[in-house]
Amino acid sequence: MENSWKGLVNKTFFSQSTPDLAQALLGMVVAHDSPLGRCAGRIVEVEMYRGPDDKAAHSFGGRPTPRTRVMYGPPGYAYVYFVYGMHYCLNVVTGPIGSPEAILIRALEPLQGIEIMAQRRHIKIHEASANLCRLTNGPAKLAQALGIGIKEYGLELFNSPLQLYHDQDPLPSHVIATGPRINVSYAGEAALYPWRFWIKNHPCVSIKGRVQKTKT
DNA sequence: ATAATGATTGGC
DNA sequence: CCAATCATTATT
Repeated sequence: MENSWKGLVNKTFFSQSTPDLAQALLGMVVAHDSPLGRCAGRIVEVEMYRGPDDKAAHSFGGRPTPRTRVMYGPPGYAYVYFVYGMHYCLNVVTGPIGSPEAILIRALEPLQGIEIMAQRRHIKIHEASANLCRLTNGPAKLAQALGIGIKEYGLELFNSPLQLYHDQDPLPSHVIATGPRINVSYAGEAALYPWRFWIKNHPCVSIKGRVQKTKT
């Protein structure tokens, strides 16, 4: 039952800066235990949102709202939000108390609970086997596959049904790619910041994420 | 109370 | 390209 990968994160893991954490998360494992069973995947794509001054962030302006409340607390908790009337997305809260930053998990490589995830995603298992990445290659897809909804809002990632694990040595920077965030054109100049990170050439990077590959 | 809109996805 | 679909937010 308790597949532990290499090791559950400590609370202190989250004291790193948001840019450092965004890259540190790549290669780590997210797991969620539910009545249906345990599902898990390796993080292969993330985006960071940097607080009151980031026009693309939900915390832009720095005023807490019921939705963004958890981002103003300590790091290491789940910020889950609902968008487009039908999708949930999962973030890791970062930054010290009062600094509303977060990292959006955009894509996973499926590792455990494939059948459960296929069921939640309404994808036939044999069809999913042909391309497992379709289960979790997008922020709303992975939330659906892992069974993450508003009930998981505010869970602590080091001591709850939703967990973050180390599984391998930190990835060397040469296998990490960066580029602009997806779907934030409304953010003006902030839309151009290279605040999306992904594992180079990984097949499970989101569809939009692979459109334009490495730049700079 | 009302109106605008979105850190997406899937289908045409 | 565009519809789906409604909670959240800002505004009246």
